[in-house]
Amino acid sequence: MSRTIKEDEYIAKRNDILASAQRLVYSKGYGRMTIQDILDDIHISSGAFYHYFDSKPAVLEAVIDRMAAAAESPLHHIAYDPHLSAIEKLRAYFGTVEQMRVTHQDSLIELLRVWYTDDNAIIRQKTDEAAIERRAPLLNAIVRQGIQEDVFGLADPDRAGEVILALILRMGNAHAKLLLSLDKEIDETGCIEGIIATYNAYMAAIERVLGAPEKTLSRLEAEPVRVLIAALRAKPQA
Amino acid sequence: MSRTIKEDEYIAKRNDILASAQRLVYSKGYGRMTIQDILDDIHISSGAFYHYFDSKPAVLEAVIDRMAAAAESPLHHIAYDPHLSAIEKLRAYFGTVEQMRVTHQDSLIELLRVWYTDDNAIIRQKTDEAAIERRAPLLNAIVRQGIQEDVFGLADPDRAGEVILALILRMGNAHAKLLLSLDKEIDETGCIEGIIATYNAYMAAIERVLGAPEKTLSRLEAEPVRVLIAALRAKPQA
DNA sequence: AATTAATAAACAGAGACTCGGTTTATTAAA
DNA sequence: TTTAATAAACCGAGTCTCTGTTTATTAATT
Repeated sequence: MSRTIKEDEYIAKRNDILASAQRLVYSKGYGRMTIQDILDDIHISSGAFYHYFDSKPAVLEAVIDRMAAAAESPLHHIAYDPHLSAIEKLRAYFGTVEQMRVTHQDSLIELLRVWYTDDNAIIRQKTDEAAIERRAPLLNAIVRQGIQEDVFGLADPDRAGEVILALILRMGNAHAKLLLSLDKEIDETGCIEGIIATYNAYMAAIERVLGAPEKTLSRLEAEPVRVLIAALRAKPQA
Repeated sequence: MSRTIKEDEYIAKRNDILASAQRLVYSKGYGRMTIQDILDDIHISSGAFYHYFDSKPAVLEAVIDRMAAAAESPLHHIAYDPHLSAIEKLRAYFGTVEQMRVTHQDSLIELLRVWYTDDNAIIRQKTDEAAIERRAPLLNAIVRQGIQEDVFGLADPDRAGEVILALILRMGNAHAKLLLSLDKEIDETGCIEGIIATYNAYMAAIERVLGAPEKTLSRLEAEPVRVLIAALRAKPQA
């Protein structure tokens, strides 16, 4: 019949576009990224681009999906690991989320600067929404297990995931803002204390929401944070 | 100096622009609102516009301020009313926030439809951020009072406002999404139950975060919500 | 009259998207 | 085995919409 190009090639090329778009989102943010940037990056024509995607927002959706999917499986594994207790799962869950952040070790500050740009707001919003939609069920499962194990106690486990994620996501925002404040103010001590206090307050809040014993979740100590911050401060100047 | 036009006139005109922008944000969202829309609305030239504002984002900032300021004073009054107990203040606070929503009674659904548009994301983000920044201190004050009155108990009252607002704002989002789901699905019962369960879950979460006795905050009953929804559903078709 | 705020209107530039046309691969008839 | 038919994939110049600038004009105050 026709060219059909094995379907694989289609998907591969589409993926190239997506990968490029994602790189650009990280390097300059969604708003400042132009279609032309993508075209230049992977050397295709605008016609080719619009063959694969209807519009810029359509790429956005696909990029969000891509990001969400990437984060999905490790968390999924934890939630449904039959060998872990609910508390272990919860700790592992938070640990993994933290891990993801540190993965972008070197360029973290640079990344945050771009990510929290005004014209990147849609992406922030959408990734948050995707996180809630996709991760809340996993957390709900953990919470239900915790109730059965008698370590959590709360009336409506079906809303727990959403509530917890609301807290986690906001904490992420708060931390990002604090880290970015390092750019201007030189109050490093204040910043570190802010990060620690924020983290501990949110963890305490989550414990209470779950009806879990105090200190079920780990708290942050001053020293490791100081070290981390020092490492971060070293990079941006380079 | 010269045609300083009494300074008042300057402020008045600037205000006209702002008011127009705000109307447009409510009617079509920030992204779809063009400068030309404003010009047409209040019959000025683009030169005039750029005499008062440097850019479209500059109007955005000003509009956000305007909105935040409007919400400020009633909440401020509650927080510093010397005749109210902490619990009374908290209830009054939440009541007022609810009130504000219902103020847009008639056009609520229409408003939500616009408000939760993709290209209105920046405004949602900024209003949320402004809410946290401006209202957290008020809530912190209430929380401190509650600790002194021995009805609340928590380690870090300075973060309580932020945490509570994280929950409130996310609840608002959840409710908005449920209300908008009325457009497509006909599952009115499910929607109503969702709204109630969500509200009650978030209220319970806030109580626990505060270390307040259970049921300190009001719960939602099915009947009043049913009535409200019915009223809302009547309008959009009109 | 001189100065300067305020306005108007034409203009420039960026960027998303369109559209007619071309290439390339695949199939199938001759 | 060639050749014709078909449709996907691709190209890129051009359009359109909007933001923001510039230049010119008006009018008020001193």
